[in-house]
Amino acid sequence: MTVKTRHKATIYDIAQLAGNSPSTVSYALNGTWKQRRIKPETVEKIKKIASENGYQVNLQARNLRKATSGLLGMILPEHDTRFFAELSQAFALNVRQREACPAIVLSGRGSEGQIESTRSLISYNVDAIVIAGATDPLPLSRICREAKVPHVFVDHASPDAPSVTTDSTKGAQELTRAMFARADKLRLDPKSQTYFLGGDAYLPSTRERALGFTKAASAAHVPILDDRIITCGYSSDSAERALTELYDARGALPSLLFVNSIICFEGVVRFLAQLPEREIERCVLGCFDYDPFVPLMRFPVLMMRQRADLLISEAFAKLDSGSSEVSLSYVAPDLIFDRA
Amino acid sequence: MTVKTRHKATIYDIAQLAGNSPSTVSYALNGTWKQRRIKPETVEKIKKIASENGYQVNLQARNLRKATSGLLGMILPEHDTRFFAELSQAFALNVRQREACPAIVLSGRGSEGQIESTRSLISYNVDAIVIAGATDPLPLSRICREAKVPHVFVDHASPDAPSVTTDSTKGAQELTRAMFARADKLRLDPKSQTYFLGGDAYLPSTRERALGFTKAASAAHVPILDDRIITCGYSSDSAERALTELYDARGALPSLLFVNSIICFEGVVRFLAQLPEREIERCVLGCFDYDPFVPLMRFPVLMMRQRADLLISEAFAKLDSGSSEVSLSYVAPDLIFDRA
DNA sequence: ATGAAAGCGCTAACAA
DNA sequence: TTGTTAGCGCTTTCAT
Repeated sequence: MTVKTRHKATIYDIAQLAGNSPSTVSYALNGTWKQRRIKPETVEKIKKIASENGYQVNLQARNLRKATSGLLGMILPEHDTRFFAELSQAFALNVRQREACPAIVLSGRGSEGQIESTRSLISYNVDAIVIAGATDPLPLSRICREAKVPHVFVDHASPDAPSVTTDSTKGAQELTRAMFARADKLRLDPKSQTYFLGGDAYLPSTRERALGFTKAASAAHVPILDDRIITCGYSSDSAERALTELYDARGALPSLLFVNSIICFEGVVRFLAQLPEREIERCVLGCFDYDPFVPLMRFPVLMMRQRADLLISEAFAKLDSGSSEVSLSYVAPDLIFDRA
Repeated sequence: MTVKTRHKATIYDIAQLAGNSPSTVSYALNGTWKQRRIKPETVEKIKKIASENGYQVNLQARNLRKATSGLLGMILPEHDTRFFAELSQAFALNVRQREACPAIVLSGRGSEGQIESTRSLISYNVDAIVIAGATDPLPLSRICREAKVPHVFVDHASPDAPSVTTDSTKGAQELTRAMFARADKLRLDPKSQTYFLGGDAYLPSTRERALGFTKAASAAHVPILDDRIITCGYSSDSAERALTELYDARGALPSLLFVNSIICFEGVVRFLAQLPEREIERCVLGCFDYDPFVPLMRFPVLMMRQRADLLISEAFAKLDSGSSEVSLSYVAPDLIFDRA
């Protein structure tokens, strides 16, 4: 009874084979047959024929008709850090729980690419978009708003759309406090030897972290001068270079070093690898980011791990609320430090 | 001239506004107007009106009509390792170069989820599917074949479909050889103290790596008994446990330890962290996987880095060739070792 | 309990 | 140089 066609089977093919009308096949196959009072035997017959012919519903057609897509879109700069990978992992998990299909676009760090990707997702009629790490949020939210597509920003917030972000200021404050406590314990004097390394000065997340860092330092009676905050970008090379310069200028490591991202931390570790251990021991290291191998290195590092899972579930909660009003939620990161 | 509607603008709306027919608008907006000899002024006018009204083409409709989707699908178990993240990164890059839209589905490690995800992608009419790390390839390739969807397996090959995979056997051989060379240099005796740790015995990739390991060991006149190959799974906890047991039983580390994955290596490092350095120095460590922080730890580790970029570009080359015949390509991994 | 038919937004053959 | 129209595969109202 199996029919051979060059194209994929449609409900018309199945209808032909079953001796029923296309609408009956449609009802039988999409589960709405109960309210149409289709005879169970008919349904059984149709289902059998459908599966024998490898029928798969064409969601493009269904969703065009129903004016949805069943797609949930995510815009992400890259996958080059654990954090972004965790974000997309959490996103995919939530989407699957909703029986939708994730469309994750890695759009690069450029604003242009992110705009293009957003447009592209909208053209696919995605039901909603989660935008993570937006370089320039405003044009993105404008485009989504014009297209009436529900959207939420994660990690980098937008001033004119629902957003969820890590509480960077408080997190940085907590991390810095913990670093000072450790400096105390090691009897190091952090006065005027306390540095912040990495990130871009014009990015909100960097500014917030620097703010939290400065606050906590002030509270510990360590004023932070401008030259203590070295925003050398997000590459490991530039971080390594910046730390090298700092070391050469001072003739020693700072007693307290707050590193702004895991990528920068790679550069820091590369530099430290050349130094004798007793020098590294005289420096309290903190990183506002996480990688499972860092706690296993030869020197202790205090880390702040962002909660990708909570960020995403909060983002979905916002989408579910149906409100597109501006709002900003904070998620606290976790302090990770397992050495005495 | 902007019109207010509750729904998204369509070519009919634009046609109305422009005083042209929908087909003219269609041609003007999708770039095929040159061969239709539409007047450039008309095109300009239409484009202007379209952008004023925030028109975005509905790709669902376009692709339904054209019987494509412009979507390229990828099935991936998880994002929990650099390798998988790099795979999806490379995939997304290639897809964007082709001006298509990536639909990346993280389907979990279970075969069921992978089958479901494949079905789902097919229902979206994806133009092709790249399947990475398939737990059970056969049902997946059957489903794709029945639906006539071009597909390619990456990392875990399928015996009945085009596949690209890391040359695990040769890679493991090379890694093992390098480890023996290092043992030689350190004047360690690897005889009967050479172990393989991690992975699942029933997975082809683990088997191939174990094979390469065994071959290289034999070549160095070190026969590998069955109990030297400890396939404890892919979790860091089980690897830590297995190594603990081994250590307790022997009273020392093996002189040569080949670790099968980065996740297992986390467990290994957790165990090593408790040991004095001079013990670790008496053990040559190798890992068939890569993480940027590992080369920066206190002890040297030889690593094999899989080439996600090459795997993916080779996969696309297969898709481009248009052939759906069974074929298996190998990509050599890179040996990473930067210490003396 | 089921069939006929309109229409989702677009493309492309056919007309003019 | 442009307009008209059929149809991609599906859902759903209306009819029977």
